[in-house]
Formats: sequence, structure tokens, C-alpha cells
Amino acid sequence: MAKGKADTVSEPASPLPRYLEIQRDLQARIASGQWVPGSRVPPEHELQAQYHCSRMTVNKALSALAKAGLIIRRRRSGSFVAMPRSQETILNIQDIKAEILAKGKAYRFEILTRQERAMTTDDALQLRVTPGGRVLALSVRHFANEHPFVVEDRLMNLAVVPAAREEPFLVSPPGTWLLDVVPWTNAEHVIQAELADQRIATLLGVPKKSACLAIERRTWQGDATITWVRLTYPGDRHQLTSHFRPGGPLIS
Amino acid sequence: MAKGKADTVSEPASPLPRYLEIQRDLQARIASGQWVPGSRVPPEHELQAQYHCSRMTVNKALSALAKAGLIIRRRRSGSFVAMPRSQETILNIQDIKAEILAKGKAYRFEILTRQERAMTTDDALQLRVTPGGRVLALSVRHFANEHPFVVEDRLMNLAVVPAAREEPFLVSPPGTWLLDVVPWTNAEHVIQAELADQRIATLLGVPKKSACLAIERRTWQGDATITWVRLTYPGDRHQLTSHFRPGGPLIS
DNA sequence: TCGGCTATTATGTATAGACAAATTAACCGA
DNA sequence: TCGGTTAATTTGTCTATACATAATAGCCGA
Repeated sequence: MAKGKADTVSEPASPLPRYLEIQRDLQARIASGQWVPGSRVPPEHELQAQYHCSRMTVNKALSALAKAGLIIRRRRSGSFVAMPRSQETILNIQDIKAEILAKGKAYRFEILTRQERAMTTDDALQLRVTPGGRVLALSVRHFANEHPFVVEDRLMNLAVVPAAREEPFLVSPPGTWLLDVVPWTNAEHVIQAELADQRIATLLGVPKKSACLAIERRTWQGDATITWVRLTYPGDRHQLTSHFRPGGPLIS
Repeated sequence: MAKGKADTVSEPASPLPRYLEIQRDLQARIASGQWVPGSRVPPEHELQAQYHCSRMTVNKALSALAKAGLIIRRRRSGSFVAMPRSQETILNIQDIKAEILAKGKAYRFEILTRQERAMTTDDALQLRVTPGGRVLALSVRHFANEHPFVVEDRLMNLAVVPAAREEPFLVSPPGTWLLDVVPWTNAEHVIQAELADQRIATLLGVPKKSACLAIERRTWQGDATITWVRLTYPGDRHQLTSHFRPGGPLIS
């Protein structure tokens, strides 16, 4: 009836849409344990009556909860509160240049080595492609306020990014340049702890055999590997931090 | 118009819904660079005409893209392709018991120490609460196939989880027990590399000063800290892996 | 009792239309 | 020319309805 604005009389301040109200209400019932995992959520037509709105509105709320993984929906069977999921956390790994600038520190980088070569067996392994073609191998050192921040060892697949061959990487480091130039579709991270070898120790200015955080990343465009990179941070100076909520990337 | 099922005649095999078709088509145009960041997406009524469907269907596709962060929508202004976002990766950190069992290995744990005490200043710092009340301090060692897998040092805030006081942790380790019993609303991770001290070396069966991956996690229920935990893994044996796509928790 | 047919239920998708809200653009008077 | 009012555009939300689809429940005959 009349857009359900009858509610607005009793609740003068309700600037949030109906479907979100419903969504949060249901979410609260699940989070509070009022509806335990496995229990049944009332069917749409029932909620429609309860909340006094159309089925589409209820559906929008329920679909969002389903996409967020809070409930599971099956035709004819109904909707059920999902079992507690595994913990998923959103780890924010910024582009290094942006990361340093965001901390309010001065950024600088230097190309240590640069070599274009035919793909070796090791290169192919690390890029996870079949050998053949050429790669660009780079080593870069990044500074924050003139202190060594991270060492970057990178392989770029020239079959996918031929433009890198001519790029001098004077203004932007390879990672930033890639992000700006090449669209990527998926990627993979591996995070490990390891001891600094002589090279890393020298480049980062830390004692040999000190703890380092190594992040390896592969980036793909469809089936083609764009790049492989290994970022080595001083373990005592750098840490990855992430904030998150249950249900992953959830809701408002 | 008969539901646009005229298409079904020309395309006999199209099992995916219309709004997804549109969504993917638009997504492809963005990913391919045909629509560069900042460029304008045609307004809904135009897409509605192009795709020969209702505005609601177009809206569903566009809203999904907006939620995924691929486009930005503003009333009257229109929809625009979003600027490249920072990389966000979904890191899957399982419950330890589940993590080991998922690898097909035998799981066992032992409580090394257990102490209930008044909250010390250090406890309060680590839980990030104001001092006062009591805590339960636990050290646990987890085994995978009878090999030390990770050492867990935990503080539980008994003001929030009084039930832990009576819990013997015989069947489930504290982390698993907490996940099953206490609903949490948000959390924070810190990942660091560090060297094994004598205690960790002994407990994990690794050389002193070898590299370890330390994961610290604080978990809250609303404003109240439930628990703080530090998980120390052997750095050479353990690694965090994550797969992800641009736009975070994207789309089908 | 078993196997298969049918009816029912609940969700999935789609349509057409309506009004609200937020901006932007255009206009117009002082 | 400036400043404010008005109109137009675009997205946001909502309704009411319709048909499709999947899966269950129940029935019925052999």
C-alpha cells in the first residue's frame, strides 16, 4: 500500500531502503544466533507478508544474503542458514609505490638489473607456462624515505606484454607500470617466511640470516601468465595487516 | 515481446540468464580495454534498447558491476568505468584443525600451558582493552601426522567468553571451540616473518633462528575483544596461498 | 512394494510501469 | 554577469504480475 510509507510515520528517520532494512534484520537474526546454522528461513511469500512489501523486495534481500554466503537457497526446498564458513580475510596488498606514498614517505626506486632473454626452463617453471618465447627479467629496489623497503625480482612474459621491451621504467617501477597498462584477470599469492641470503641482506641493509617476508605473485590475463614477481621485505620492519568481517566481502 | 524468448529460437543453447549475459558482456568490454577507466557507460535506457530487455534487467547487471567495483554510478551523471583499484586478495586462513584435516593428514593437539589470571598490562595491550577483568592464557601445539605444525599462544577475554573457564578443550582446540561457540563480528590479522627463539625452535622441531611465519589475530564481538592469538609456523614448511581476481569478490 | 506420473511449493528470472532522489543544464530576472 | 529557480536526465527503489525451473510430496497403477 502506498509504498509502505506508513512506516515512515512511526519511524521518521529511516533513510535506508526497504530491502536493506530487511537484509540487515535477517542478518542480525543469523548473527545473533536466533537462527542457528541449518535452520530454515521463512519462504519469500511469508517474509513478504511480515515486512509488508512485494516479493521482489524480499528477493533482493535474500539474494544478497545468499551471494554473501549467509544463507543457502534451493528451489522448492527453501532457504537455510549456512554453516559457518571458513575464515576469509581481505588482504590489502597495495602497489608498492602507492603503499609507500600512502604512508607519507618519500618514494624512490632503482633498477638493479635488467635482462631480456629467451625463456629458460626456470623462467618457464616460475611463470608456469610452456617454454618458448622471450622474457624480461628485472630486479628493482624500492626505497621509503631513502631506506631500502623491498627488493623486487620480476619476470615479465614478453609474449603477453611486448610493450615492456621498449619501456625504460624511468617514472614508474615495473609493477606500477603493469597495473596501469595491462588488464589482468586473476592472480595468485604465496606468502612465506625465509632467511635473508647475502644478496638480500646487502640490498635491504639487514643482517644475513635475518627473517624476511617473501611474497610471490603470479598474474594472469586469461590463460596467459603476465608476470611473476617476488617481493622480499625485511621481516622485522614490514607486516601485512588486514581487517575483515565474517562472511567475507559482505553487505553495506 | 513474449519474454524475449524470440532469441531462444536463434540460440538454442543459452542456459545463462539475460542479466548475466549483459553483465559479462559489459565486463568484457571493460577488461579488454574497449572501455577505458573514466569513460562513460551508456545509460540504462540505452542498454535496454541495445539488449532488447527491460530496464530492471539492465539495472541488475549494472548494479552487480557497481557492487564489484568495476563501475561507478551516480544519479543524473551516469555510470563510469572505475579507475583501477588497489589489489585486494582473499586470503583463506582456515581453522587449524580444519586446515590439517583438509590436507588429509591426521590431526592432534596438546595443551602446553593453561593459566587463568587477572589481566596484566601486557594482556590488556595485546587484547587492546582497558585493564581489568580476567583472562585465560593458553599455549597449544598442533600436529599434522604427528609432526609439529604450529604453535598457538592465545589470550581469551573471560569477560566476553566466561564459558571458556570451564571448558577443558579435550576434543576441540581453543580456536575451533571459539569458532563454534562465539559469534564474532570483525577481526584483524597481522602477518610477519621472524626468527625462531629457543622455545619455538624446540616446540616446532626446527633450528633456532630459522625463519618463521607469525600470524597474529584479534577477534572482536562488537567493541569487545574476544581473543588474541599468535600462530607461529615453520617458515620453510608453511605458506599462505591465495587466489583472487580484480574487483575482489567478483561476479559468478 | 516399487516405479513412474502429477501436483505443489519455492525460488529464479523477467516485464512494465511508477515515483523518488540527486545532479546537471538551462533559463531568466535583477 | 551573477545568482537562484526550474526543467531534464539518470539512477535508485518499489510494485504487481507472470512464467520458468527445480525438487519434493503424494498418488496411483501394476
